[in-house]
Amino acid sequence: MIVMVLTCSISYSGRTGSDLGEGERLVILKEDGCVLVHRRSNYQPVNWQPPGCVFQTRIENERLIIKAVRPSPLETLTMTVSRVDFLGTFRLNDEAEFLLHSSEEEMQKAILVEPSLVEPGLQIVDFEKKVAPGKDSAGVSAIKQLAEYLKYIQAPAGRKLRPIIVAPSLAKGVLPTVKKMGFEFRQLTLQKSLETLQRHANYDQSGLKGWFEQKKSDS
Amino acid sequence: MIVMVLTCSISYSGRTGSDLGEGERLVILKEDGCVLVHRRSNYQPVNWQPPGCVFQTRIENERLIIKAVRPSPLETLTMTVSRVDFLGTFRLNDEAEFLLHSSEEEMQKAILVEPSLVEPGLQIVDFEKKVAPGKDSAGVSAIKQLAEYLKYIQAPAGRKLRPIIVAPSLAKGVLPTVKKMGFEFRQLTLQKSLETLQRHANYDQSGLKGWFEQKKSDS
DNA sequence: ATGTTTATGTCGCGT
DNA sequence: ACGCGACGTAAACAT
Repeated sequence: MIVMVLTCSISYSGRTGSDLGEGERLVILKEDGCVLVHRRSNYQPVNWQPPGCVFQTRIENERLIIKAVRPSPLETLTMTVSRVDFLGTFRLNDEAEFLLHSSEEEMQKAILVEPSLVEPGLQIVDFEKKVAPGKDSAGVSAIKQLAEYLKYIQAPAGRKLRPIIVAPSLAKGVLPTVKKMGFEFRQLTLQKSLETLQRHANYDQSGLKGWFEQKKSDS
Repeated sequence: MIVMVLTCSISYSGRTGSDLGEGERLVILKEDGCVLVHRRSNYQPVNWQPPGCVFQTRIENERLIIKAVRPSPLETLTMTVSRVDFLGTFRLNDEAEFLLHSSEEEMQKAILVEPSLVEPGLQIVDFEKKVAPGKDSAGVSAIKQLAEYLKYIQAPAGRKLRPIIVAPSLAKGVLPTVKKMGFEFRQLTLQKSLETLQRHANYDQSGLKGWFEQKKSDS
């Protein structure tokens, strides 16, 4: 990774185009061929190039020209450098895995601590920890999955199961299938889930099982 | 702006949450209170925080802890630093203006080369190069602007002006105002404009004026 | 390669 | 503060 603080002007041409007059900026070139140009403020880069670029450099009129060309769609980012204030190259050693806490997990936790989110009066008597790789909007796969679960669940004598799909949204055109299968749908957004977990501030991952066990024995 | 290369582990908690084990990363803190954490690859930061954060640092168990707290929505980014490989602070002098070749300009070009985009049969007899700072969806300002233009335009004897606002969209709730002023609205998206310019591949910026002059003399 | 949907989207505007 | 749409959106996934 090459990190530079440059006094430069920048022009971009591709899907659209842009121009930026001379000034000092932080420029980052990465090994996967992406470019980031950051100004003193703003979260977003003022100019950039996605991965897959080819870098070229040359001297022209006593100025360093750095070009990052993206083959498809054809786009060119050109930096005309008049001064290099800092230049560092770093070989970052970083093998760690990035783990994003899935919205699904948050939703499940929220339902566990506040079952009424799904339906007033709902009580949890059992639950499966493992669920399929979750997507935001429930699609056909979610329906299949729920149908699969039902094979292993018996309704108490004289009572009926009411399978409910809970998700932030249903994929387009899936609602008819849901109804055809005799399932119901309840919306539960990630935001709502997080609010709920926030309220139950005493909740924590390791404490969940104990909480649930107690609730189970209570009933 | 503070630029660091750190060996650190990172955890994020807020709208959702994430964890990242120890490794070397490029960390950027900006004066507007935003954070960027970049790994060796990928255009996007692995962790970040939008502008408006408050930074805190402290030592804990012989490790440097850097926290960036965003007040609303409440979010916390925590970096546990075990080694600082590089640290630089830069006061970037950068007053230049960023100019994105406006969609407006593209749209104007497209209309010039293919007036039927606005309405079949439309012919260009004159045009103003300078237009107000363009936004994507036309709002009240666009209406005011058009009204302002009309002050300087005379309808030919016995004929009426039909002022038309052409934009990708109308801001919500503005359509009634447009009608009240007696204006019309035609949608023209940037995509459509670009397609049109693509078709007229022989078009170029310097050639436009000549083309237009010729067309004007033709009529 | 192309289209569709998501995102800790971010950002700017209008209410 | 909230809602809404655009973005050089980027990125992941399905077709």
